[in-house]
Parts: sequence; structure tokens; C-alpha cells
Amino acid sequence: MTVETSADMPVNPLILKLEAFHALSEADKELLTRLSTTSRTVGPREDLIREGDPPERVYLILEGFACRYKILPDGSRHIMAYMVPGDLCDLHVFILKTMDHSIGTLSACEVVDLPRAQVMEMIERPAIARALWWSGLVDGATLREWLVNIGARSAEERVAHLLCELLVRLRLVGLATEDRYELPITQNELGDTMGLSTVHVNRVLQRLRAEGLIIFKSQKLVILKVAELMAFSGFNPNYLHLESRRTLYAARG
Amino acid sequence: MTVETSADMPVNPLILKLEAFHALSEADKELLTRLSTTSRTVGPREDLIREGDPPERVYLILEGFACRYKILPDGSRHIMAYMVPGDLCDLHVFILKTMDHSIGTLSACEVVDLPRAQVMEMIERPAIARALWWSGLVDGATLREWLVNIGARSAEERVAHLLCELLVRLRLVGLATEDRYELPITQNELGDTMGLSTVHVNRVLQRLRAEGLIIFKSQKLVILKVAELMAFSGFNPNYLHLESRRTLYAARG
DNA sequence: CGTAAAATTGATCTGTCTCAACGTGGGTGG
DNA sequence: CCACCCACGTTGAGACAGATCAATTTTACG
Repeated sequence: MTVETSADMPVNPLILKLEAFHALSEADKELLTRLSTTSRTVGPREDLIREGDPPERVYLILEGFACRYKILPDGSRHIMAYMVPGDLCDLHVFILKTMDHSIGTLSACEVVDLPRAQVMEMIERPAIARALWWSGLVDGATLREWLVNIGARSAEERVAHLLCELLVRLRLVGLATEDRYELPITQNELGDTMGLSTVHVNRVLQRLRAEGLIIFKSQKLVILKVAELMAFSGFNPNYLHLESRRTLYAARG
Repeated sequence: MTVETSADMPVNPLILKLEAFHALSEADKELLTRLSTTSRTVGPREDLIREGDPPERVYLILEGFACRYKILPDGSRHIMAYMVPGDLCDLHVFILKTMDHSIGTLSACEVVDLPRAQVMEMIERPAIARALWWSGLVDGATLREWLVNIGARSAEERVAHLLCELLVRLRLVGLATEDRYELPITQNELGDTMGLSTVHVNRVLQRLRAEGLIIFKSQKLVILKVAELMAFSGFNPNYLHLESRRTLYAARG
């Protein structure tokens, strides 16, 4: 158990994200900062909670990538969502008896465990409650967009779409610049996310590289032509519901 | 605008569904009955709300099948969810400026429009609020299961899985018997749901028929071997979170 | 440096798509 | 009430995206 100080963690990604929806008061920010003070370091490929477990707390990711996933009867894994810094898992999950999926880390993560009482404390603040409510709706919309992505787009478009989405989401928490970010994900994990074989993910990435759209090496992604990649993949950020609050995605066209 | 009487509508599917989670008081049921008194008939293939529109009300389906869908840049449609009697669209959607997808009918429907004030009225009742909260979590879990379905299963398993899910969901509202229900959906719509071409859906259905698993003709589905179809498709109803509340799905094995 | 995980390559196979035609059944107007 | 008609379902042939299997190379790291 690590107790992080403000020196270790200059900016709280949850605050950054929620303020993309609307501004929070100093008191609200202090509460969120206090609740995320006690985090723990979790290694890569570790489960935070497993399918079948009773949901007892909510997880907040401060650093690293985690995911929601299911294991199918044949042993294959499907990843249904990425959780990046600032992301909370479902706040309302306490009402359910058991988890219907697992949550695990992809890279090493800094994770905050929020027991029910602390979630309540957050929700009692109207501005925070509203921002979390927005955040939950965006999570749902993202899931729907993923469904369309897998159901209706080619392998190349699918991967490109994911890279565009992560660019926008990571910019929100200061973890992406205009055109690049750290993506601590293997090609195998990408495959389990997109419903593609690892071999095919590799070929798709090579094609995106050959087309001069991206550079992806040593977990570092550079999108060489952001507008082109968005257009190619049919990426329309409307489902992230950032409205006109900030200029978080590059101009298109 | 039709005003339905209790004679026209013997049982309110929303009440049936919510009571699968936990019992409601008479007063709660009266409120729900009152709020669903004024419904309107909507023809097949009509939109209730379109992508880009501001969400002004919530829809409750009393009869018929509706769906959430998106139209892609190339003109193709992807259906992301089915709404069957008793289903409500997202209660919290008011906070968003615009819809990121459309909602439209598949068959002719009886639909209740609930303006914000009426949603508030429901949510003020603790038992109803809890049941609706559960219902919203189940909707999210269903979306995740659909993602896995499309991402990780073969065409035949996919279609079979959907048929199993609808069996359980429709039983909940008294619209399926042990092994059969009305499915007012074309093969083309099934294809847009499963990410398959219409031609392939046709061949998949033929194979399921040939294997003696189903009969599907004139919008009437009979599942000849329920346990086998569930096993074949990898259907595990845990994501519907019916727990031990009622025996809503057949014993397996 | 050695080792295991991850990325890459090549060859082959197959599920699903596309295109194009034909059958069919239920609703409607004459 | 019949005949037409159109949406829907069905069939066949050929093409292709992506899977699978089996190495091999590269990278990260202890």
C-alpha cells in the first residue's frame, strides 16, 4: 500500500476528466484528491476483481491501463473496455450480487479502491454527482461504439478507430499530446479487444505504418496524420460527449 | 394518441420486469400503471428519436420490438440493442446535449413517452428507483455480452445466443413460454444486429433448423432444444442478473 | 548475456461476403 | 375475390478478409 503525495502525482486524472464536463469547486476537488490519496500499485496482468465475485468496491485508475474482460468457455478472452487514468468502474455496481465479468490490469497500475461509503461521499456533492453521471453515460456510449466498431468495420478501420478514441480520451487527462501517447498494450491484447487474431493485428499495424498513418514502437504511438486516421476509421467523437467544452480533438477535414 | 385502458392491457410489462428484481408495493405499481396509461401506437420502422436530436424524454415500450441503432458513413446500419416490452431507454440521458444514436421501432409498437418530470416521479420512490437502477445495470451488462457475442463467436453461435437471450428476456414479461415466442424481425435486421450479411443469416438459420434446434417461420420462433441451444451458443444468463429470484430460464445439462 | 515474451513472416485454409438470380407469401386494389 | 406485386426469403457461384499453424526474428529484461 503506497500513500501518494501530491509531489508524486501532480494532477489527479479524475479531476481533469470530470472538469472536461464542467468546472468543480475547490471543495469538490479537495474531496476527490483526498479520496484518491491512498492508492496501491498493481502489477501488469493482475485481476482487480473476477467474474462471480461480489462487487464490494469501485476502482479508480490513477496510472496505467486496465480492462474489463470475459473468458469464454473455450478459454479465449474478450476485452470489452479499456480503463485509462481517470476512469472509474461502474459506480452503481453494489446492487448486484456478483460480477458478470472480470476487471484486470494490462500494464502496471496505480489503483484506488473506493468502498461504498466513499462513493456515497462523492455522490453527495451535486457537481461531482453530475459529472460522474455524465461519465457513466459516456462509458455506455463508448461500449455501443465498440459494438459498432467490431460489428461493422474492417480490421484496419477497427484498429484505427480504437487508436483515435484513445487519443481523445488520453488528451482529456493530459496523457496524450496532439498526436502521440503511450500505449502499453501487446498485439495479442489488441487482438482480444478487436476480435482479431494476433497475427492479423500485426499485419494491420504494418499496413497502417506503411500508409504513413502511424508509428507504433516500444509502446509509443505517434499518429502521423490525425485527421486522415479519423476519417479513414469513421471516427466521430460525438459519442464521447465532450460537446464544445474544450478543443480536445483536432479539426477534421 | 391512444388512451389504453386496463382492459386493453392486462399486465404492465414494466411492472412484471421490475418485480423480477424485487416486489413493489401497490402504491408503486399504481404509479407505474398511471404513468404508462397514455401510450401511442407507432408503426414499424419509425424513429422515436434520431442521432443528433436533444434527448427530451424517455421511452417505455409496452408492445412490439424497438432498437437502438447507428447509421455508418457508408450508409449501413448497425443495431446495438433490442428494446422489448417493459424496456425503458436510458433514464439519465437528459444530461446530454444530443443523442449519439437513434432509437426506432422494428415492429409496430405501443410506446409511452415519459418527460423528465415523470421520470423524476418514478425515481422518488425508493423501491422503483432501486429496480430501475438494477434494470440499467442489466442493460449495460447486456451490451457487454453483445460485444463478446459479435467479437468472439461464430455466426451460428451468435444468432443462437441472441435467440436464447430473447427467450429469457421475454419470459420475464410473459411474452415467451418455456420454448417459444414471437420474433417480429426480418433476416435483414438480424444481420444488421449480428454484423452478418442477410444471405449469411439465412444460411445460419437454415443450419439451426436442420440441426433440429429451432423452428422459425412467420415471425414465430420455437426452440426445440432449449438446453442444447444454450450450451451450443455459450449462453450463460448470469449477465441478466436474475439471480435466484424466479426460475426464468430452463435448467441446463 | 541468456532467456522468455512479443513481434514478424509465410503458407494454407475457411467462414463469410458479394453479386445475381429466383421463389414465395401476404397484403391490396381493381 | 382474385391477381398482382413487393418485400422477404432462398439458392448458387465465386471472391476475399481474416484465421490457423508453424517457424523465425526481435525486444525487453533479469
